[in-house]
Amino acid sequence: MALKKEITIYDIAREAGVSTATVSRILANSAGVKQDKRDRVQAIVDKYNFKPSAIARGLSETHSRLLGMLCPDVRNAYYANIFMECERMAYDKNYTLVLNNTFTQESLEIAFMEKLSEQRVESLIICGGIADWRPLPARYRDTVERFAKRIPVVVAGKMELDDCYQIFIDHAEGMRAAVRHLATLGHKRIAFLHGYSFIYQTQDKLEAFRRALEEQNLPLCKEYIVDAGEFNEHGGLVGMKRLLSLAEPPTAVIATNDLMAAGALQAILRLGYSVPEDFSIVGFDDSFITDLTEPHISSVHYDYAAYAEKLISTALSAIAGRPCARTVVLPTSLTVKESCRKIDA
Amino acid sequence: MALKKEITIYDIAREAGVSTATVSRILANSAGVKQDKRDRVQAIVDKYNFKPSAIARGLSETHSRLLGMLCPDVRNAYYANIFMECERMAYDKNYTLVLNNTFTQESLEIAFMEKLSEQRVESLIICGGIADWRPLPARYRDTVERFAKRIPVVVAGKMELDDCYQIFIDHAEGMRAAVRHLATLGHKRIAFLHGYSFIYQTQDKLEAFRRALEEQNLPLCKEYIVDAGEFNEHGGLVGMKRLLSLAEPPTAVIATNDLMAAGALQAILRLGYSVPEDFSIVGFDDSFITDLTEPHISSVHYDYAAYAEKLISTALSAIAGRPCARTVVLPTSLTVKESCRKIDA
DNA sequence: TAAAATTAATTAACCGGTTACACATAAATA
DNA sequence: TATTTATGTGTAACCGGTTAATTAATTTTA
Repeated sequence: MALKKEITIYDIAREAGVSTATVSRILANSAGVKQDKRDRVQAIVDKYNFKPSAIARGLSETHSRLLGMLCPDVRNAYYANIFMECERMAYDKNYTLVLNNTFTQESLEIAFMEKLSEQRVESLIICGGIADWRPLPARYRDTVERFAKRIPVVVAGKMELDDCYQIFIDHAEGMRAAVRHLATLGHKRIAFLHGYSFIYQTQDKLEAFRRALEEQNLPLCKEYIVDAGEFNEHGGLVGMKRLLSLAEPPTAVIATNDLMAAGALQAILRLGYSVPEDFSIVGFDDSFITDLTEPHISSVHYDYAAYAEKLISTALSAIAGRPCARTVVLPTSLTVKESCRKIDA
Repeated sequence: MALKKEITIYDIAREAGVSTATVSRILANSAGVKQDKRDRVQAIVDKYNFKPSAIARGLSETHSRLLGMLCPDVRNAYYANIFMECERMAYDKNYTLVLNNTFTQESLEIAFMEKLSEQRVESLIICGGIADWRPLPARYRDTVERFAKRIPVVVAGKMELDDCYQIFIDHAEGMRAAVRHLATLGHKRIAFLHGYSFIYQTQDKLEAFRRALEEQNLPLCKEYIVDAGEFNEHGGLVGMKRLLSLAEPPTAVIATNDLMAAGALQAILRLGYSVPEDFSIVGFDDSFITDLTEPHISSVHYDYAAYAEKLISTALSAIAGRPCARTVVLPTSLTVKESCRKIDA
């Protein structure tokens, strides 16, 4: 069964004794229609609760008012935040945002792009996934580039392709702030728990971590940089255990996201130590997760609403042919909570 | 600027020297086209990477292959889980799921329904929000009922309206299991931390809590039922503090969701007690949150994939005019983790 | 009051696909 | 070989809106 027979603009026009053009003008609220007809038609529209088909309108106006978004997994608070803000923003601009979860599978990412292309989305917003990988897989790169030639592609992340817009967070700045904060508290042995090293975020943070230690005149200890692989609390737990088993463990640890920070906290607590008394912890993302643990975790904070605003306004500007920045870098701030403490000299 | 001029089926047909009907048949892979033409056309399609417009197809076939979903906020892990599973399932069936975050604002919920109606979604899936309220606001009820007369409305929750399908979780069963588990461990003083009392889930859980205590021959202490208002960790923290200040505090607490359970855990730890040594905790939802705290929290578990499967298959069956159950109740199970402990008699 | 200018409403083409129907051509049967 | 049947392809109508061009109605001006 197809849709139940929907009422159309023809039905309204017939019942009102006017042409479809007139009904269309009334619905679009354009000038040049007499009030009496306006009222008559409106009454019929209300009576049937008629809503003009966006599909027919889309075909006629050759635009869909659809925006596509790709993200690995909305269950991840980071993507949920971005999506939610973007969805709200798109709605305000009378656009609909369609989200697809790709689970960072190249074939799925490409399949979704093709599908969104069929839906005639007017712009594509890519959040993470394969886009974060370095180097970028060739087939993926080609697909995105081909796509970007037809419609504006906005990457919520770093990705320098010719026709793309990139809007990303200044992780280096966040890392610098985290290290500075810990150094100011007197910490000299600071560790960094990171995830996949083949994504640019990890690479940027690592580089920034090294530089920040230099800036603070702190030595770089290779054992304090641990690749926890998994991006979740389990990775954090395992990584932290390794750090704690060192002859001279660090006194503070920076985790590449809040999930890992929570895992690190668990490792510390399980071994009978406490936070912040024995160890200080800083995470990244400042998601609600930081308030679920005891103690709450200090974290590098992003302004998701501002991020979404940039993403959507770039997409809409590009669609409208208005010039807009090819690259936007978003600042971070450090949200200080109970997981850090001054160290006695 | 509208979309860049897209290539159409006419362009393909012209270049291949065939009619659009033939191209359409080839794209749809329907029989009755000679292989040589097939190959010739396909080559041109591939050359331009032509994707037929879903908008034009939708208009012609009078269907959108769109499903609409309403939820309060995807940042909430519960909704993120349902959405993610549904999105994946819909994709498998060649449908696209459009999600709108309503923040449980009646006006927004209604506005989104109207908008989805314009998009000609073939079915609407409502997850929580105003749908959970008891009593149901009249205007909301009317809107949903009107909607349900046109397309299948599937409620992920309890909502008995004439033309709707309702698929909900058996919270009462979950509560019974939680109480039974705690009682078996020897707990006699069990508290229940709940949220908004104007939603059916709270009402169902409360009722089930009372009955379960009876079943276990445990006395019902009014002070052990606390309305924490807010559904988050702060509500849990405040509610638990109140319980801890009682002359005779409970030894176990059931929280209406994991967020509140995490808050309750914080309250306990802050006052210097420990879990599970001094108090046992059980949450609801069994989200990833339960693994972020130390200790991990036992929680009433739902099978989100099964939930999504029911939701989507009901929607698609109803769209297809196939008969399907008006009401489906989903079972729960209890995931036991470290937050509960046997009490010495 | 007639002509000109303005405003209101209609007609019909168009958007880009699908598909019922008509028509040719080829293969099977008489 | 003539006739029937099957197969392949094209024509054109349709889906439900928008809008340019056109015509009709009204108001203004001469």
